[in-house]
Amino acid sequence: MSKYQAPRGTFDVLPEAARSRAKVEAAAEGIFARAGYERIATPAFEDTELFERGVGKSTDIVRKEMFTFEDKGGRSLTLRPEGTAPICRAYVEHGMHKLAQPVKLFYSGPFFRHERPQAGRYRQFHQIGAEAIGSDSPLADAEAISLLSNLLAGLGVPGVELRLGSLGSLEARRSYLEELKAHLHANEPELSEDVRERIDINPLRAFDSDDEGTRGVMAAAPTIVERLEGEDAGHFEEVRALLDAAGVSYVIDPTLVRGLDYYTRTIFSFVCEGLGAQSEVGGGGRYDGLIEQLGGPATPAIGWAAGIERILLALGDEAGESRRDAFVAVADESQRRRAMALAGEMRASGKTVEIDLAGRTLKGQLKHADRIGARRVVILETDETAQLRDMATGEQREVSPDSVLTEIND
RNA sequence: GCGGCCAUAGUUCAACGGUAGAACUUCGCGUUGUGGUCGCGACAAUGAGGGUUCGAUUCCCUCUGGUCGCCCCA
Repeated sequence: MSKYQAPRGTFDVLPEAARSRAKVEAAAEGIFARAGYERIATPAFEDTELFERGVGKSTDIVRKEMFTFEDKGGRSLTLRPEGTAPICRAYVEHGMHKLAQPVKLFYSGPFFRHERPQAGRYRQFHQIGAEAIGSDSPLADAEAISLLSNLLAGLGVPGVELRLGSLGSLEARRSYLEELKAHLHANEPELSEDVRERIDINPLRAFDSDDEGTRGVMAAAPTIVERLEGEDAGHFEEVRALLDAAGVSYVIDPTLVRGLDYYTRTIFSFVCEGLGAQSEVGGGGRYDGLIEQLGGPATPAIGWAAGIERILLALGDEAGESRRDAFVAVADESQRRRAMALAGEMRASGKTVEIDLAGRTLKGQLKHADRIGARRVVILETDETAQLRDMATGEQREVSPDSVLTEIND
């Protein structure tokens, strides 16, 4: 055990894992590009207050999971625990409401939450996310959800289920929660202890309880979806119809819980079986009040984030082979300089090429070439002769050093 | 933040309280210029700190980290 280790809840991404990660990111970038989403990057840390106001002071994230520190000027800063509030900050700060609406943005990068690590949960984790800011149309909801659905399907993430719900407007949500709390308080004696303790903190959680008494109480409890009315109900209806039309399957989950305060109306969660306790691979929702909350004009928006580590976990270990088109070996030390020059030319023509950097014997060079997965090896013998060896078949023939470049391109 | 389980070479695993072993990997050798297979050799470990004991990888405590669950979320 070495003296220094990656800090608790963090990890190194070694080359093999980096290849799998790159695939996920490339798939996402393709999907975003084709849907007209553009990349945005925001700082790794922000004013602490941004998250307190944006995510909500009563949320677990703000109450106990933020990496907060003071800089030398006495400012309170926090490593970003999520991506939506910073992007809304940027939207307001740069007057992006003057651009053609909605502004469609995506991001990919590290986020930080001080939690107890476990499978699929880290203190520094990575999310890919999308935000469509400036449209209140159900079409924006359906498009955003479709993108994530397509991403997970395209990557082949198995056993994914989309859960869909709606919280209504902020007012509707508030009055519903009061009604639910009243119902729970009225039936307190039948509730399990942990549910009872959380009535005022997170009453929606009671719907997930497997306690028999609690289940009885919840069977008679009102659901928010039932309480939707007017435009909220119409919006939800339309989102559902659009998803149906797009062939995106989902289940309505009236008990869907989101731990961030800014969500309104549509919320959704993609869960994946067999991921253990952290089964959500991606999720999000509409946040029609956040921009205004942060000092901008009243602006509706919707977005989501997906956890890269959870996606990779769900995909399992698919060891991507690392390959090289060729390896340039030397049979004689006098050929080293020519090997270097030849490798340079081959790289310039688009090939993946390596040379020996360790002063190995020819035998050692062949062995190394095999290990790194080189398809072919060029062996420079003299200024006039060279061999071209196919590593898979073992076939080898003499070629002129000047023709190697064309030979290798066949 | 709370509870359970765990910690030995780079990796995966052994070792009754009594000499820490193996496999894979890496490097080298099997003659003079040719990889994979095979044979031989070398490097390499008890997470940290205390305690009990003649003696601790083994038992106890603290810390660090991992893992599973709770909570929460991506």
